[in-house]
Amino acid sequence: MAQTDTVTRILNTAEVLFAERGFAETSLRNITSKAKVNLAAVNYHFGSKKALIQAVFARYLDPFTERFHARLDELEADYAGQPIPLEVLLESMARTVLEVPAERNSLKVFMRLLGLAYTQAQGHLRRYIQQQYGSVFTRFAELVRKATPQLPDSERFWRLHFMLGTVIFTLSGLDALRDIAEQDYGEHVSVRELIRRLRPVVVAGMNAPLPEDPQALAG
Amino acid sequence: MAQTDTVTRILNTAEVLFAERGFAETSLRNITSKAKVNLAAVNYHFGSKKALIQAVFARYLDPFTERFHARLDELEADYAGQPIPLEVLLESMARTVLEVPAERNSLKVFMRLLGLAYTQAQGHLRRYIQQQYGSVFTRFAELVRKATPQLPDSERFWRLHFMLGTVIFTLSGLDALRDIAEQDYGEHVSVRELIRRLRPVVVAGMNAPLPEDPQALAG
DNA sequence: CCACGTTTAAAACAATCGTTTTTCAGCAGG
DNA sequence: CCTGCTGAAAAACGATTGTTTTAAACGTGG
Repeated sequence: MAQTDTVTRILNTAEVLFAERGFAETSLRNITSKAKVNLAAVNYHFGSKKALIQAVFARYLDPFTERFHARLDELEADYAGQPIPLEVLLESMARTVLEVPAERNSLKVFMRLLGLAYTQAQGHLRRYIQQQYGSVFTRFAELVRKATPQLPDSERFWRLHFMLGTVIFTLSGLDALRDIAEQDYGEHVSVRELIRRLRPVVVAGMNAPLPEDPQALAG
Repeated sequence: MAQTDTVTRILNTAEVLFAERGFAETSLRNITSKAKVNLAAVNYHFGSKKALIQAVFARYLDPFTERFHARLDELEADYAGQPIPLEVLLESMARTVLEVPAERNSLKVFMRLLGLAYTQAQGHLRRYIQQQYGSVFTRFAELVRKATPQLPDSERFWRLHFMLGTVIFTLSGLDALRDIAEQDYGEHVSVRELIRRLRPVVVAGMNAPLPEDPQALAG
């Protein structure tokens, strides 16, 4: 079991360091020394740094997509062809996101990783995530489409990404925002409370009136 | 004038590369070779890579804060103590953001840099920006406070950051999103159109009903 | 008990990084 | 003339990066 121990020790350490400083700013020596494993262990077990990064993501995204698919199955069964209300869809997604890292109390890490996946260049990462986990998002988007038939397709597409941006940006920059909030209000917010605050904002954003000046509103 | 030429050539090249790949992933050799200046020129003119990064930001943020302060002055004069409507405030901010980089057609770069400033670790950057340009944001937040008296302070604080997140995340990840959008709809969106789409979403988000379960809604 | 595949340990590799130093060209003023 | 100064060019510096190589330890099956 010493081998598994090494692998998971690397993963546990790597995800924290990646989340704290980003990928390029975290060296393999940083990871291996803090994880108390040999430097070569990363290349031995994962093949390369890129592969390690993807493995870190897979450890979150694999269970996430599995559970999310399962939950969507349940919902589709419950509503039997009827459109699932938007609030229910969003709530389900939020709950799944909260569940996955709950065991290791690493929601912050998970969110930060998601944010990095979007913003940090690392072209290989976005490609990997999209082709590995794109299907569950496509399925979710289709359900959202049925839940918001009044929205033009393109408008819904963009609003979905707006809302994704709100959540990921907020939760991935959570530490920075928390610092500012504590400094301004002396108030310490929990992640769950933040999500409670996010929900009405997201729902209202999705249901906002269509933009004026429809001239530029193409296809 | 060869020296000024060198300095601005460095800045022009650096901002593009930074925006494309991030700070750590962009080497001085990348910048100087593409800018066709000597490697040592960066350290000579700016002192260090950190200072170059800050200079890149200053070239956008200095004119931005100046214009934004001026515009807020106008608004405060116009409304003579009356609260300025939220839509007007947001519109002013958007217009100022659009104005600044318009000359060099580099809005995308500007937005991407803002996104990096938030997400990329680079502790020195956030500190620099906060202490250099924090005042204009504080002023803006205070005007928003007067425009939305129905919101508890903490709720408004968070919603303001939610909305900031939406905009920065969307516009900074613009290229990636555009790729997806074109692939899904074959439709090419302009930045101005995106902002037109963002506006009702942001306004609706700010004016969303308060979250339920006020038990955890502290201070 | 020995041979074999697996994992770890230690060292070295080549490449790249930011920075510094050195050298030189161009030009101004005494 | 040459002295002093400014900025650019070229080269070198030390440090750190990801990766590879070589050896040693470990445990298992024949």
